Amino acid sequence: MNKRAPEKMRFAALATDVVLCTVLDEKLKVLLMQIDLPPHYKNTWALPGSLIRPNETAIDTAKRLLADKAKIDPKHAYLEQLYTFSRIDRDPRNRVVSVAYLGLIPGSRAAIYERSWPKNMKWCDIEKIPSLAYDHTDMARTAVERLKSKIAYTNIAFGMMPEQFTLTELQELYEAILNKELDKRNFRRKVIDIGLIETVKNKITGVAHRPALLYRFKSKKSQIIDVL
Amino acid sequence: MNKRAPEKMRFAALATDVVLCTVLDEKLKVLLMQIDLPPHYKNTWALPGSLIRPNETAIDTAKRLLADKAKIDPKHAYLEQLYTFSRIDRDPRNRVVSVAYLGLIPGSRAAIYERSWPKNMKWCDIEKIPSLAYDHTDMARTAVERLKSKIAYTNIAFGMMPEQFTLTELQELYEAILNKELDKRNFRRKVIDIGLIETVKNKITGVAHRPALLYRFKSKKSQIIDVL
DNA sequence: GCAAAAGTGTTCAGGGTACACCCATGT
DNA sequence: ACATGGGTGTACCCTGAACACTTTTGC
Repeated sequence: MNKRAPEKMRFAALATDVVLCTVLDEKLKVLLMQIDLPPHYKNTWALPGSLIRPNETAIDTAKRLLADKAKIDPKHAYLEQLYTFSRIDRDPRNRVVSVAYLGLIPGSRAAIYERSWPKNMKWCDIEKIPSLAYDHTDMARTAVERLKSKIAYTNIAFGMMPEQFTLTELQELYEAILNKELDKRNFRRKVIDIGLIETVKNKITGVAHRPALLYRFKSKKSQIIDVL
Repeated sequence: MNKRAPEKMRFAALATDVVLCTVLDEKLKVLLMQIDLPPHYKNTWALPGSLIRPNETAIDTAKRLLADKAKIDPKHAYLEQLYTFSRIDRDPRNRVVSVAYLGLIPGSRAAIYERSWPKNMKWCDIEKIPSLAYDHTDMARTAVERLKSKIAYTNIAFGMMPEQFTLTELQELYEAILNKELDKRNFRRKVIDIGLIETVKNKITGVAHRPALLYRFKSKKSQIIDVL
């Protein structure tokens, strides 16, 4: 068990890259970091990535990336496998096959984590993503497509909400991801009818208007549902 | 470009396995082949698989598998990446990470290809899949889930139909995959309304009943549509 | 003419969409 | 009292689901 494969079987390195998304300031954002690997990439923006280690599965690597590079506790994030990129020249240096992950984190936490980051790391508005290293532009595009698609028929958005939230906040999340406005009354009826959220006794306080009821998810297990 | 990664970066081999599905005799089936690799697997059924070669991407390997192992022209099959399996002990011998593909082929062709196969290769009813080598049981289950799920909202079923077909044949495909009966009138109205198929001038001949109109797909490009 | 599958419309219920006003709080 | 976002109900339309009989061919 777990012997290494014979040398002749191993010609490519294996990596994992994470497209970590959040909604901040009502915009869908992606975590980017700058890499400095001349001659190909000099201070170039890229997704956080790492080689998979011998004792890790791909998702283990994704979790380690969140923890080590962004100081994000993986318990705070949702991760799902996105796609495996195997183009032969995707890394100009060596043959590297990458198992990409889609990650989601609540905007409230994203803002806090950001404060502990160095300059070469940031949340980047998906409308303003610069040209990225490797095939990371493809990865980011694939992730955003997946997210937009899955938000309409699964509860995946739950990975981007804090423990407690108002219905308006939930609606703003959907609007940011889908990039269109939704009807308030229809949205509220729908999410309540689905039955995956419940009210908390508390109301929000300290706002200069009628305080909103707080809700939480009954379960965070991923499910297929018809959200919108 | 395309240099090999340094030795220390390479600890795992990379493979591709294909879950090739078809509908034959109104049953959803998967291509299995027997492998004989003592001591772990002695005449054990498995999915067709191979290591990825240095000059191949993952999908290149999937196409080569179809051609070499099953003598299937990859042009006759639809292939999409399914999931990457990276459990550390998934191969009891060596560390191997596998990029699994979902493949589809029309039943009419599946029946023909089958005749050229040796004894250790067969279409297996998905209800009767034996215990498979490696984590191939997981792969097969994942593929069938994906297929059942995507058939309801994409035109993926098109990959399993011959050039020309009757609406009844198309309906039988859906019924076999979803494992439930559909209403004839509603089904026909729906697929015609969607507008992805058109009639061919010919009718089917030589049947002891009213001959059915033949249809074909206007396009085989994969699309998101609301089929059922 | 009989067997066997092809082909065809209508009704009903439920869900999605569009839309406007009063409520509770902080200042 | 006023500004700000919170919270609520109804009417219409469209889609999905249920359902039975006539038509065309081969034998």
